[in-house]
Parts: sequence; structure tokens; C-alpha cells
Amino acid sequence: MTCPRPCCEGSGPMASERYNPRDTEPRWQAWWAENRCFEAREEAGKPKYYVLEMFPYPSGRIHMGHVRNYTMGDVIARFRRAAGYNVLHPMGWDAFGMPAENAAIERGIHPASWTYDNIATMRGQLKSMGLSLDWSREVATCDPSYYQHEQAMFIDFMNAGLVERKVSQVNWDPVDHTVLANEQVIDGRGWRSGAVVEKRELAQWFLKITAFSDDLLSALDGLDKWPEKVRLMQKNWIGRSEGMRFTFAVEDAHGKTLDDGLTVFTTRHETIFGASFCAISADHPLSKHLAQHDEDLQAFRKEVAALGTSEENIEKAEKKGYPLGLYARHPFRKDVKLPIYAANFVLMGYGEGAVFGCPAHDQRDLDFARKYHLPVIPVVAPKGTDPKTFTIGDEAYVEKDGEDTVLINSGFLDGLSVPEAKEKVAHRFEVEGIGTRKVNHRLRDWGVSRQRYWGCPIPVVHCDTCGVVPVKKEDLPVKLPEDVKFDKPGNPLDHHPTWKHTSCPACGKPARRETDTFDTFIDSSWYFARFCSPQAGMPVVAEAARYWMPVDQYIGGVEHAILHLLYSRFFVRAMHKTGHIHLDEPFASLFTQGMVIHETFRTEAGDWVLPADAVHKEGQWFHATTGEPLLVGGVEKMSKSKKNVVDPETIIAAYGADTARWFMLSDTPPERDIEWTESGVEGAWRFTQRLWRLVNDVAELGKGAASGAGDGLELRRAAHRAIAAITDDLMNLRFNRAIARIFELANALGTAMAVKDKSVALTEAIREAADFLVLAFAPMMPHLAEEAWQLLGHRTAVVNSAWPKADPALVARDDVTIAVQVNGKRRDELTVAKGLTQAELEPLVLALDGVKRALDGKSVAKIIVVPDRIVNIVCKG
RNA sequence: GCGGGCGUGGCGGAACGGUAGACGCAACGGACUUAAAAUCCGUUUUCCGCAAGGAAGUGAGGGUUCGAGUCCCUCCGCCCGCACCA
Repeated sequence: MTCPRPCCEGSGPMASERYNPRDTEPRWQAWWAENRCFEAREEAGKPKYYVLEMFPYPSGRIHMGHVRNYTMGDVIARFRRAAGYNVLHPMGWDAFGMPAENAAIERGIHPASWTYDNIATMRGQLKSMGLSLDWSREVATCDPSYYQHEQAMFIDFMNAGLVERKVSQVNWDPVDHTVLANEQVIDGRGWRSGAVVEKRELAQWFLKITAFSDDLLSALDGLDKWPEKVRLMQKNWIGRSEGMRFTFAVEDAHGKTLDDGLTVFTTRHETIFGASFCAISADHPLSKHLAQHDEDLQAFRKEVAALGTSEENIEKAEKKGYPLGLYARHPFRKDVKLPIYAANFVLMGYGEGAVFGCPAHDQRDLDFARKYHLPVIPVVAPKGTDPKTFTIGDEAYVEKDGEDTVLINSGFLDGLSVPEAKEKVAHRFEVEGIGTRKVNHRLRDWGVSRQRYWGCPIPVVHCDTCGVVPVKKEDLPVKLPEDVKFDKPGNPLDHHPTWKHTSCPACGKPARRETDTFDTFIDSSWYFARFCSPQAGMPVVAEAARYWMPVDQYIGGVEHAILHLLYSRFFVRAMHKTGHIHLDEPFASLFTQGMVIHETFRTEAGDWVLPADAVHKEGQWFHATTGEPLLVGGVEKMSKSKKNVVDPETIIAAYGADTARWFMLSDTPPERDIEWTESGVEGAWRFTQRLWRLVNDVAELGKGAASGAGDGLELRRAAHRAIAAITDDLMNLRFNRAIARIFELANALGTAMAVKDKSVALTEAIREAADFLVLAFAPMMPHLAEEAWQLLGHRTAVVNSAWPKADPALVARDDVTIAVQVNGKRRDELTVAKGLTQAELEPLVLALDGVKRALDGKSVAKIIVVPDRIVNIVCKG
């Protein structure tokens, strides 16, 4: 036998060396590229598989989150490819956005050169990961050859009535000097800057996402390969509620009826007899109107505006109202007048910005009623309750699901159930012509105007004569000017001396270009479709999209559960409506991976310290250069601010991409947060070396003697079972389990290799198992796999090799180990031929020592047999 | 407040309602080495026992079942999303 140890003489030249990824990885990357292994072509008749990871923002360098995301995508792509699919696996750059402009402002670098430099760096880093990407399809959203199609589609959307320009109250980010969409405001702060968002009135472009509210909602049911969590978040975000919109007659303090009534929205119209006041938003037109002649009301409106909408404020805020001196007449109790208040808890942005208050059954209304001494009339009570004794204390009565309740104190509704009363009152409103059934959504239209330079110009022109006119399609793209200055706050496009001056596409007179640019979420709302035909002179070539779309597997962070994923679902619907694509749902299957987390270190002074600067000595952490002791903090998401980052480039340089990839997939399920640890990476590194030694040993194996030991059957079974399990795991994205199976296969192969004097059969089984092993880990460690594959004597490349097929005969078991329980506790086990019947098993089981001991003379009441799995003997006494 | 998820060894985590802890990390013991690293062999849920074997055990308590980490109810803790949405 040849000794595999590096120290031994006489072994082959390869075998005496450690596996060196620094040599092999660039070599195989170059080979794959030269042979265009990953360039996708449409092939009729071959099943296609479109794998896509959310494309990166070119911030400068890749981070571990990218490594995890792209490794998962690559494993899927390589596995599907081997399994016979025609795989599309493209990559691009979400290249517009604020950081490029910040670099321009802070360092005087042009956003374009900053962006393209970053792309070059990051492209190189991604290539060093050995990803099976089709680089011929690369796109950058900041390239006019990309955004011109976005502009063309926007014009089509305008013509299709999916675009609106309106003055509205918008979220203004005072740090980024731009407008934010509702989805981009988190806890009252800008999603990027973290600044408290202000309200401003501005003329803005909107995409009418609300035109698809119900469709976006109901189609979620069909997205059965999306995480339930994401579907639920979108459902809540769209926030559909069914109710009624109806109008109260309004009179003033002198009993004079006003021309206009007060229209409210409610989902609890059955509680109308419990109404004791009405409340309107401080921003309601009626409130604004009255404030013109009422200084106290003006003050109240200011107070409400100052409060904002952040979480803390809402929790603390007391329900407050300002009586307007107006009264709403109850529609069914003509003697009752409901005072109307402007109130701080009514939002202008939802429903009608006006409600009726039913204090008995709504906590906010109750708080309000108690403060202003308004009546509290219970109108819904548990069935059987005496209406005379049912009272409300400090808590509103809200019936729970499934509770049996009836209407009380409600005139013609008395005795009805809530659904019956809803129906009856709705009918009555409709008959009397004062109200209609109405579905409301929480979802607002998507404000897409941004007052920034580094984005896609909105292709319209403002003409004093013609108004807003879209740019002619033949004049697209509207390109960004290159000579811009960032010397003052605000939008450089607006400050540019000439760019905005143009002529009207309709009348030819001098006119102004729109200087707002698109929200960058538009750029990422269709890039997946562009990848089907990335160089086409139209947004999407129909045949290409028909072949490749939808994306079969989309992978990214859960932070995009609403923003990007909802916008994309809308945008594709708009593209469908305007004839650019044939489908509505872009992503058939979605996977949201967890974050990469790491321990945090800080000095006693409180400064964060990079993990690379922390050294562990005798159970204590110290700073590598200053030597001062370090405090170990929590394990948190890798972030620059806490410095708990590990640079992928350093890791790849030290261990190679395969090791980094292997670590990312091991142990932790892909949807959970993974903790990056030095010992884990070391472990992955050692395993690459172990595989390399194992393959070397197999490669050097001579022909076994016919008389040698071992029939190889056990190993063959292990290998085929491993392949069957790994195939199943990879199909279902259970990478950590697949990796455990690969460890087991390597262990089984190692055990077989330790047999002295191997028979021919065992030797052949070893060769087969080694091939299987290499093919099985190839999606995770593609470079090592290619190198090992050559060493095993194959002339093909792994990328061009088929996924191994498990032989069902070897996967199936002919004998089984059955656990034997007595009263549910395991007492013994029994290995028998598969498929024994209860009658055959019973005597065998009762004869077992462990069973006899446990029974100890007790009488057997019953024997439960689950074929080939378990026997449970139930006894008494 | 509403909605959702999760709780298993020292750690990451396995486990169609059917032998809890696969696989990995770490630790410990041993072999090899002048030594270290690497490598190889072994041990590692807890408790009792020399062992054979036994007892307990999946956040807590109850239930369904021949059998529960898994299903149901109540509670505790942690995480995430939304949040004055009428």
C-alpha cells in the first residue's frame, strides 16, 4: 500500500502535496470561462431552470451576506445543471442609488466612475468565488442600454393609465433630500438615512399599484412555493378590509343642516346604534376649512402634525379631540346627534379620514369617550346576556373568534348575530341611498419621484402650453448629463445649466425636462426579465421570456419581503398589461436566506474592534496590536458600524473559495442566521484536505486481488443511499443535511479504504463511491471536484458530467432493524427480513431478552406492529 | 395591541406521530512526533452502576394516542413583521 502521508517517500507527486486552492481555483475558473460552460441558450425540449439571486448594489466590495446568497444559488444552479436542466443563472448590478452620489459629494468622484469601479472590483470578487454565472448576460441598471427600456415602459404605463401625477403629502427625508415611498419609511424614519421623516406637499409621479391591490392579494394564494411568512407580510401590507362607506347628515349648533354631509368608512357598520360621536382627521378637508377661522383648531392641527407617526409617540399619545361645533345626525335614531371632533387618532390617509366612534366596542373610541364624557352604549353582547346589566368598564368589548354573540340596544338589529346584522344594516343603507359597501386597502400608490441625480431620468417634459408630455420613444433614452456638480444641496439635475431646457415633444415650444429620477426600486422590478434577452432593442423579447420566465428559484434576504418583491409583482403585471411580458408572477419559488452573524468585540473604552484584530489567549480576548483586553459582546448581524465583519476576499485568499462555500452551507439551515466562526472555517478547510487525501488514496488503488476481503456491497449501498438522500435534500434546499450525508459518504469510503487486501468487488465499489462522492460535493466545492475528478482518471469535466443516479435496488433495504417497545419504552431491537407480518414478528419479539425482562411475568394485552419500523407490546399488571 | 415564528447536549443542529441527539464543531483520552501542527483511533445528554443494565430527559403544566420533540389547550421566554388602518 502507498502511504498517503506527505512525509513518505515513494508516493506520487500529486499525493505528496496538500490541496492548494490558490493554484487550482483560478485555473478551473479560467477553464470554465474559456469553454463558456455557463452561457445559457434556449433549447426547445430541454427542461429549463432559472436560478436567480437578488443582484447586488455595487457598494464597493462583496460581503459575507453576498457569499452566502450566491453560494446557495450556485449550488442550486450546478446541481440542476448536472441533473439535466437547461440552467439560466445570470448576474447584474443594481447600480443606481444614493451612495454613489454621496461619494461624489464627499470625495469628488463622479457617481458613474465610482459605480463602475466598484462593479469591476466586485465582479472580480464574485469570479473568485467560482460561481457558475452566465457573465455574457451581465447588466447594470445605470447603463442607458438598460434604463432606456425602463423609460419606454414608463411611457407605455402612462398611456395605459397606470401612472399618475398628483400633489400629495409625501414622506420627505431631510438627510437624503428626497421623497420616500411608504414602504421605505420604517418606524417613522428613512430606510437608508435613518432620519426622522417629515411630511411635505409635493407634485409627484405615482405608479398605480393600487389598481392591482386585489389581484396582488389573491394571487398570493397561488405562490405556494413562497415562504408563508412573506406571503403574510404582503397580505398585511396590502391590508384589504371590507366595510361600508356612508354619509351622515350634518348640522351646526343652531340645528341648521349643512350642504355637505360627513362621509365615513367603517368595517363595523352593525355597531351603528352604539355610535356616540364622529371623529375626523386633523388633515381632513373639513378640518382644514374650519381652521381658517378658528385659531384654536389651527393650534390643534399643528399639535397633531408635530406628533408624527413613530411608534413611541403613538404608544404614549393620549386620544385627543377638538370639538368642531358640528353634529352628525344618526341615520336610524333621528333624535340622536353625534358631536363631530377633529381627533389625533384618525388618519387622513386611510378610508375617508373620518369615522364614527363606537366606544363600547373599540378601545380607542372608548378612551376618547371617557375623556370627553360621551355615552358608551354596548350593542354586541355574548348570547344570553341581559342587555340591562351588560356594561362596559375600562375595556371595550371585542368578541373573540367563534364566540356566540347577539346585537342588543340596536332597534331593528336586536337579536341578530354580527354577520346577520352587518348584512341587514348594509342593505338598509343601500336602500336608503346613504351608503355603499366598500373595500378598502391599506396599500397606497407607489410614489416613484426622487430628487436625485444618480437614477433613471423620468422621460417627460413640462410644457407651459401642453402640460406634461412624455418624451417621444424615438428620442429615448433621456440620458443623464455627465457634467454635473454636487457643490450644493438638492438635485444636481435641477441645478444643471442646460440639461433641463428642451423643447416640447408636442408643440415644439421651449419646455422643461422633468428633473426627478425614478426610485431605484423600479430598476430592480424587471431586471430578472431583462436577463432573458439582455441585449435586445426592446425591454424583453417575447420568445426568450416565454422560454425562461418565471424565475424558478429566487433567493435573497427577507428584508425585501415587501419592498422589492411587492414592487416586482406589480411591475410585471403592468408589463403584462402593456404587452411586454406574458405573465403576472415573476418568481415561482422564493427562498429567503438568513443573515451572517458574528461575535462583537470592543475595548474597555467602548470602541468596536475587528475580529481580525482580536486574539484569543488563555480564555481571554486581547487586541492583536495594542494588547489591551477586549470585551466580547453579542453575536449580531455583520455590520461595518460594529466592525464584526470578516472580509470574504481575505478568507478566499487564505482558504480558497471552496472552503468558504462549504462553511456557508454546513451545519446551519439556510433560512436561519449563520454564525461565522474561525473554527468552523478551519473545519471546512480540513475537510477539503481530507477529501483530497481520500481521492488520492483511491486514485492510487491497485487492482485488488480476487481473494481479497470485502464484497463492497455495504459501501455500494451507502453510496447509493447517500446519493438518493443528497438529491432529495438539494431539491429542497436543505444544504446542511446534504452536507451531513456527504460527510457520511466520506466516512464510509474511509472505512472501506482501511480494509487491507481489498477484493476486486470492494475496489470497484470504492471507485464508484469515490466518483459519487466527488460528483455529490461538486455543487458546493466545484474547484476541488474538478481537480479530484481528473485525479480519479476521468477525461471529462465535472461541469459536463451528469448527476449520479441511485440504484433503487441498492437504496432499498432487505432487512430492517425494528425497535421493540414495551408500553411505549424501547426495550430491545430486532433485525429481520423486510416485510414480516404481525404473526411472524410476535413470537420473535416475545423471545427477546430485553422484552422478557421488561414483561417480568406481566400479561400481554395487545401488540401494535408498524411494519418494518416498530413493535409496541402493551401489557398490564 | 394585532399577526407570525421559535424554544432539543458545551455549541451549530438531526429526527414520515414510531429507537431523541444523525452530521459537524468544541472538549477530553490515546497513537505517531525530539516537539508542535497535521493526521489516525477512541470517549462525550444527565444520574445510579465495575459491568450487564436501569432511571430521567426536547422551556413549564395539562390533554389526545399503543406510542408525542412532533398534534391540541394553558402559561413562560426569545425573535421577526405591522402598528391609532376605523
